[in-house]
Amino acid sequence: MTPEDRVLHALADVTRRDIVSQVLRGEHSVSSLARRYPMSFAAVQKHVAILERAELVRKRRHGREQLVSGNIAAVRDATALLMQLEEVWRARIDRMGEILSEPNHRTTPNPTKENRHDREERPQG
Amino acid sequence: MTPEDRVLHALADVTRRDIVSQVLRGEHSVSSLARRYPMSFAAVQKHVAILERAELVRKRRHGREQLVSGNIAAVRDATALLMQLEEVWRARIDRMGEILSEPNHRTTPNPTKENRHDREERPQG
DNA sequence: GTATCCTACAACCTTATGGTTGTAGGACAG
DNA sequence: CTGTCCTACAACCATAAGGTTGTAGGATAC
Repeated sequence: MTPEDRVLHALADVTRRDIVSQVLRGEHSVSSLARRYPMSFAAVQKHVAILERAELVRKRRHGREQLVSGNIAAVRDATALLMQLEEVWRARIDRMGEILSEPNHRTTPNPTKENRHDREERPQG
Repeated sequence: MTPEDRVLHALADVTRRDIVSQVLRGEHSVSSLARRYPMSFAAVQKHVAILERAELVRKRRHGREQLVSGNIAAVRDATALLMQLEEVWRARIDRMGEILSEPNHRTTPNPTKENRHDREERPQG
């Protein structure tokens, strides 16, 4: 599991996204977080641990309680990952635009026996 | 599992993100995708199925093969979810700015016995 | 028709998730 | 010291993830 996998997996749970949302607003102790959700303290503790492994949150001791805060940088990293995918798509659309603006572009690519199977873009070729 | 959970979970795997990246560039058959990865055809098929459930990709019959294409809208939805978290954080920073620009702001909030435990923002209060 | 390719799906295994309860220790109040 | 609160962690359970192999069917090539 790559660090990117960890971040996206951590965010792929509605409770954990809510926890992140809360601690991005300000620090919360683990027990005050636990009170918000209809599950046991231990369950919330596990969710926080998963968020911590993904570096989406950090914990800080304060007396007998552990204060959880959000790490906006990790959220941004995750967003950047997804925007990278959008960029891939945009680049393809741009390429399509270039082809259409070529003076000798053909909408029907004159199929022959050789390229009849070239409809799908060949991987690692 | 909410639809949002499904999308982020689907993207929380490096192989699946790569598949999405490939099919956003253009259609690929399942077997041509399978050839790209060091795993069985069935494994890749499962990954595609998970992406399909999350509506990140679509399949289209073409003769004996199944062509997979990417759904950029679903990617954007996922990005929007994460940007929502960034917005939560930004709003908090803005609030901090407002407080600092108040004419009678105090950096030391005059602690008393009553608010000594109000350090953490109270949930559902 | 036969062989081949692409796909679908079932069965199986191992490991991780997401929840539970219970136990135990550190920090604070009285 | 005692009781209470917050936390950590172990044990357990059900189910899902992520991989494998094997079987079977539809579409195409010959």
